[in-house]
Amino acid sequence: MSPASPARIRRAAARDERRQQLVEAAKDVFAQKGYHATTVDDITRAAGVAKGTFYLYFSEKREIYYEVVRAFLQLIKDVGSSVTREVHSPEEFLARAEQAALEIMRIFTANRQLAKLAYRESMGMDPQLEQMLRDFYRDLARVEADNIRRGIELGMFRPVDPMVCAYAHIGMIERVLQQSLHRDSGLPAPDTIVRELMQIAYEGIRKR
Amino acid sequence: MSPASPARIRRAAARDERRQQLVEAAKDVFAQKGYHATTVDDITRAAGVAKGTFYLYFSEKREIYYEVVRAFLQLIKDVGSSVTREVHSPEEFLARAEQAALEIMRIFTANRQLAKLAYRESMGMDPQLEQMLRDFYRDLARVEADNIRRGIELGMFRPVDPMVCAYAHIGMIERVLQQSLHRDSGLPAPDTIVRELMQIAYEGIRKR
Amino acid sequence: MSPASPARIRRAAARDERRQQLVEAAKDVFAQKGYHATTVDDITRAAGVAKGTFYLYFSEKREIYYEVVRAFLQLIKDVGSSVTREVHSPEEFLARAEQAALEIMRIFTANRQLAKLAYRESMGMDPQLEQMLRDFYRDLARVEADNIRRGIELGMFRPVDPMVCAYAHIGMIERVLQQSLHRDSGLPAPDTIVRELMQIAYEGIRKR
Amino acid sequence: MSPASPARIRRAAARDERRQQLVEAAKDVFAQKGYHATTVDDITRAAGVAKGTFYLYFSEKREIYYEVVRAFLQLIKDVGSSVTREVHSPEEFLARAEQAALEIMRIFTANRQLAKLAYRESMGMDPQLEQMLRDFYRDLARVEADNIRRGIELGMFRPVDPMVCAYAHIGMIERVLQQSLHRDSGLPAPDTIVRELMQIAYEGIRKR
DNA sequence: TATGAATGAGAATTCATTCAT
DNA sequence: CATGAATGAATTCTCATTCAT
Repeated sequence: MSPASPARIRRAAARDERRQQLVEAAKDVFAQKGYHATTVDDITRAAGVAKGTFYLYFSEKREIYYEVVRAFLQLIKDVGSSVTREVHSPEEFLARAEQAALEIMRIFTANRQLAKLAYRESMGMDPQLEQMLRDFYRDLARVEADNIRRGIELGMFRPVDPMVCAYAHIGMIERVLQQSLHRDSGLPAPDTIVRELMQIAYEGIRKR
Repeated sequence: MSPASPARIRRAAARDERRQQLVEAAKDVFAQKGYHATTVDDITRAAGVAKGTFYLYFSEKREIYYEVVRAFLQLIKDVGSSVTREVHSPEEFLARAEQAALEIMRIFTANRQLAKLAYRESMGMDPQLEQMLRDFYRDLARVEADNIRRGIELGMFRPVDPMVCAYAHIGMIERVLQQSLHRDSGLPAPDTIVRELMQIAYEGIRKR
Repeated sequence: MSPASPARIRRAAARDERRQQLVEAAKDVFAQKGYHATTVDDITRAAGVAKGTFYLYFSEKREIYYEVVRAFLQLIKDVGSSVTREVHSPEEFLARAEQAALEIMRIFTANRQLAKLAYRESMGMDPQLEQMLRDFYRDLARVEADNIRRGIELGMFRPVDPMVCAYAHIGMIERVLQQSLHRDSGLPAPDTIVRELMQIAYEGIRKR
Repeated sequence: MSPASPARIRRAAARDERRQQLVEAAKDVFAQKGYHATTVDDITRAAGVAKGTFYLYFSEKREIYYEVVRAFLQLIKDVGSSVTREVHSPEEFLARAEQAALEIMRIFTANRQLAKLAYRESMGMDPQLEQMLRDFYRDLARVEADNIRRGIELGMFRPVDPMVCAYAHIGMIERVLQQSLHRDSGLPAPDTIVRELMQIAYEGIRKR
């Protein structure tokens, strides 16, 4: 009955271990096939346990998916926080930021599949849609890159890499828009946002 | 036999109309429930036709989904292109860009649900995951917003809206990373990218 | 109103022609794909008419199938009859019989696919079952061919082609059995049949 | 883990039993309705299990059909083999052969429906086509029986049962032709076959 | 706890047949 | 008569979840 007997503790530890084993397996399978194309059977087979065991640790398929996604997102959040600590000068600030950015890059690169999954569920089994979206972004980026090249020619911007810069511009608009679509986004009015974004985007590459 | 008899033309027109009717219905249903949670039956019921009719116009469920997504993406691409035409001075450039950004904003706002769908398929029927991602972005943005506030205090940055700016920074990194994950992304090496992004991001808000 | 006006006759002729056009098309398609795998659409497409037209000439899919099969069976029956006409001597008899057999062979060879269809519905789309049955017959024939070789060695039989003979034996048993399975087959009792068949089979190849 | 634990053995046994239960049920239903008219639901209902259970034991409908047909064909093949063992004299040979023929007859009689199924898939649910084919064979047999009667009158043949003999003749031609239609049948040229068959057929009933 | 067989609600897709034009 | 769009019943197969052992 004692809620903290040694046996109980040992059992709880074993439980966590088994649970973690399932999460690891799920991570691999979800990353490879996407949420819908992954079956509970896939997960348990990958974990080397019987199908019924799954339901001893998770009440439904979604639950383990959340866990996988949450873990990945946490990884990134942890990095993000690090940049803010103990910063007292502009030099420190930029050093921290660069370090954080590199770290995030590393995490993404080490978790390619998972990153795609968390960021865009993307029906893993469907390369055609993947291609369609990729093409869309590429086309969009080319158009913006042309704009940027024109701006460089006009002497407005410094000589940045036009494609990197184009993707960056697309991404910033995309994310802000996504956010502003939610009810209580807490963001300013659309035209304020647009003006702010324009400045950030084009000041960011302005020639000085 | 005549390939352009009046009857044939009328038929072809009716065909296009019926097809469009299905696409419209699908747009609504997909936007509301997401791809996987939407059944062909949902679509035909929404369109007011029998289930079999669907397969007279599309060979599978995916096909109409592509059509819906593609149409939305095209909307945005069309706007993107407009910014580049007939630009001869910095003033024109910025005017065009602002106009395009406002237009995109308008499209997103008018197609909230659809935008979410095209941009993140993410099981529309699953508010919990939606919430999780939203929270993630908000937390991330808060951290970055704090960084930015610190930068403003340090006199590095001008007084921008920290949250808008934070979301913008997140989005630009996110998109560039996504792109660089693909095999032949055509983008520079990671550390080059990071340096470029840092400059764009923080120059964009630098105090002058 | 006249039931035999010229116009009516012309129309009836046109009707028959169109009907025949459909039967010819169906023959090809059924022969190639089998009954179940063939759709009414396949048939009308092959005939170059619209789908609805089919139902102006046949009330259901089965009807045209019967017509195709019946036509093929009639071909063979016609040959069969010819052998009996005006035979007055053993020489004439055998000559007729040989002629008939050759003719049937020709028909089968010229209608390979159709022959398979009429004789064994054989789900055209399923090569695996085809193979299974073919193997079955071949194995069975090999066993019987061995028996026959043994009989030849024992000096009981003349030197026939063992495999041809084996297939012949299998076929005769098969058909008689099939027939005797029906309610009112009109055939003698099983043991009488067996004795009769044995004599026919083995007398047929007996050495004299 | 142990691949031969008692539990595992018990499970494997239960598995085989359940599988067999499905095969038996399928045998009945296929025999009665034919392959196409039988649904997986029919089979599971007959076996008293849920629909999904079927797919734990067979990957598709065809698979269980093959199993049923194969089992029946094996029955017959086993009989066929028995005739060849330990035969040293003509008397033994004929005794064996007669015994085998009677045994096959017994199997067919005991499995009427199944026999029809294996031998002619022929849409069991379609009595009209069955009738058509039966009539065809009967008509054909009558013609050949007339020929044979004529031959008996001419003093060429001994007084056999003309209908049994006619069916036997039809069957032998039918099977040899069927076989010779396949690409690599291994059978002699058509005219050689015809001559051989004629001899077998008519020598088989020749008066001596 | 662990197992894996069983369940059955669905979902996509096909196609014979009908019917308005 | 001819057309071909529309219909919807029917069927196969999947898989999350349950449960007896």
